[in-house]
Amino acid sequence: MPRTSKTAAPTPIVKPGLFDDERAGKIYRTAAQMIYEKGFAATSMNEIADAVHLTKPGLYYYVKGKKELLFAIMSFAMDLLDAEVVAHASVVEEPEARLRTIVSHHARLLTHEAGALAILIDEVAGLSEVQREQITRRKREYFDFLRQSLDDLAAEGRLRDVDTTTAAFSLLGMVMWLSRWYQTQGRLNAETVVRDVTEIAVGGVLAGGAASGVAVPKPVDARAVGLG
Amino acid sequence: MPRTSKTAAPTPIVKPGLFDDERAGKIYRTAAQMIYEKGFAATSMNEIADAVHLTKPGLYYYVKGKKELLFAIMSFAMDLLDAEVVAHASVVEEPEARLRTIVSHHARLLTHEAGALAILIDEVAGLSEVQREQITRRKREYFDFLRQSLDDLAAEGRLRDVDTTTAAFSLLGMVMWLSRWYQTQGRLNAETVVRDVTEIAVGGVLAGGAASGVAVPKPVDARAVGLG
DNA sequence: CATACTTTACCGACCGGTAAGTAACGGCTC
DNA sequence: GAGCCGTTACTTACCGGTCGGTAAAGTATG
Repeated sequence: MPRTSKTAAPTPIVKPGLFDDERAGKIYRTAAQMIYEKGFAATSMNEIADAVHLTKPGLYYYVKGKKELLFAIMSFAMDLLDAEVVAHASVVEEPEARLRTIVSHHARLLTHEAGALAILIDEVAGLSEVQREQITRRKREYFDFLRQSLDDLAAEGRLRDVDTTTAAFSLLGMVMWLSRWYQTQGRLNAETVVRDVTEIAVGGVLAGGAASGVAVPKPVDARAVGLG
Repeated sequence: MPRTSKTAAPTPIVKPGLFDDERAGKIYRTAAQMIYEKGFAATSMNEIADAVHLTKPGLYYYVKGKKELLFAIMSFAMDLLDAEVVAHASVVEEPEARLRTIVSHHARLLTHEAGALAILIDEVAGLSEVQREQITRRKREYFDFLRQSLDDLAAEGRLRDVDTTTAAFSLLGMVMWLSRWYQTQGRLNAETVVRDVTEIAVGGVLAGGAASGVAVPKPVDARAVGLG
C-alpha cells in the first residue's frame, strides 16, 4: 500500500513502510500461487505487481528480475522438501519405514499449503543456465535419496522385481500429481488421502503386498518457514 | 488438405510445392514437440514457423490461431488415448485385466512417439473457455473409465482399502509422469519400463499384492494416425 | 485467368526492465 | 522545535523488443 498520495490519505498517518511487515514474503507467496495456476511465461510482472497492489517498478524494488523471482521460489520449495521430508526420513534406519516416511511426508506437504510451490519444480525452462543447474542438482539429490531407500529394500529382498529407477520415478510421479488434483475444499480429507497414497505407493513396490503403516507426519506450515 | 490433394505423387521432378507432401501434419507434430519442451506461452508462432521453414503468415495459412493450434493438438492427444487405451481396455471384462490393460497401454503410448502429446494435457490454461470445457470433459470421461475399473475391483473385494478416486489419480499420476523422465535413448528399455510401471500400479491397488501380467500392448505409431 | 501458396511490411498490445522523481519517515543539527 | 538530510518505499513515464495476427501484393501451377 502506498503511504499517502494525492489520491487518498485522509487518515492520520498510516504507519510508514510496514503495515504488514512482511511485504516481500507476500510477494513471493502470491507470485508462487499465480505461476502455479497460469504458468511462468504466462504470468507477467505487471500482473504480479497488481496482485500485491503495487506498480511494476514498485515490485522491482523488492525483486531483481523475473528469473530471480522464479529461482527464489523454487529454492524455497526445495528448502521445504529438505526440511520437511529428507530431514525426517534420513534418521529412519529401517528401509520400509523410511520409504513410508518419505512418501507420507511429501504427500502431506503437497496437500497442505506448499502445494503451489512444489509444482513449480516443472518450470525449470524459465531459469538461467546456472540457476537451472543448481535446481536440477538438488532435485537429483532428492531423487537419489528416494531411490537409495528402494535399493536398501531390494538388498533385503523385499522389493518387487522392478528397476529401482523406474520405481522411484513412479512413486515420485504419484505423489507429485497430488498437487494437480487435490483440493483442500474438496470431498476428500487430507489425512485420508495421504494415508491412501502412502498405502498404494508402498504396496506398489513391496514384494509381498502392503503393511498397515506408522509414520504419520505432523502438520507443517509453509508460511512459518518464511518464504523468501 | 491444401495444395496437391493426391498423396505421394511419384513425379521425378522436384515439386515446387515442397518436398514433403504432408505439410499440415508436420506443423502440428513440430508444434507439439516444441510446446512440450518449452511450454505453450513460451513458444511463439514465429518460432514454430521457423521450425517448419515458413514465415509467420505462411504458417497462418494452415492454422487459424495459436489457441486453435493448441486445441487441435490436445484433441489429437485425446483421440490417441481413446483409440489406443480405451478402445482396447473397454472390451476386457475382468476388472484386474482391464486395469492392467489401461495402465500398460497408456504407459506404452507415453514411452513411444506420443510422449510429447500426452503432456500437453497440462496446458489447458492456454485454451479458450469452450475449448477448455471440451478437453476437460474428455479428460474426465477417461478418468471415470479408470475409476470404474477400480470400483469393479472393489465390488469383488479385491481392492486395497483406499478411496477409488485417490487410487485412480495416483495411478494416473504415476503413468503421466513417465513423459517427464523417460528417454527413448536412455538406459531403460521401453518394454521393461512399461512392465515395471504396470506391476507397481496394479500391485499398489490390489488387495493381495501383485500378479504377473498378461496384456502387453502392441506398439503404436502416432504418425500413422495422422495428427491433425 | 483462378487457385494455391508465400512473401514483405506492418499493426496495436504487451512484455521485462529502467530512469527519474517524490512523499513520508527517523535522525541529526542548531 | 525548526530546518535539513538520508533512507525507505514507492510513483509516473518511458524504453526497445516481441507478441499474436493481418493486409496486400507477389509467384508458381493448373
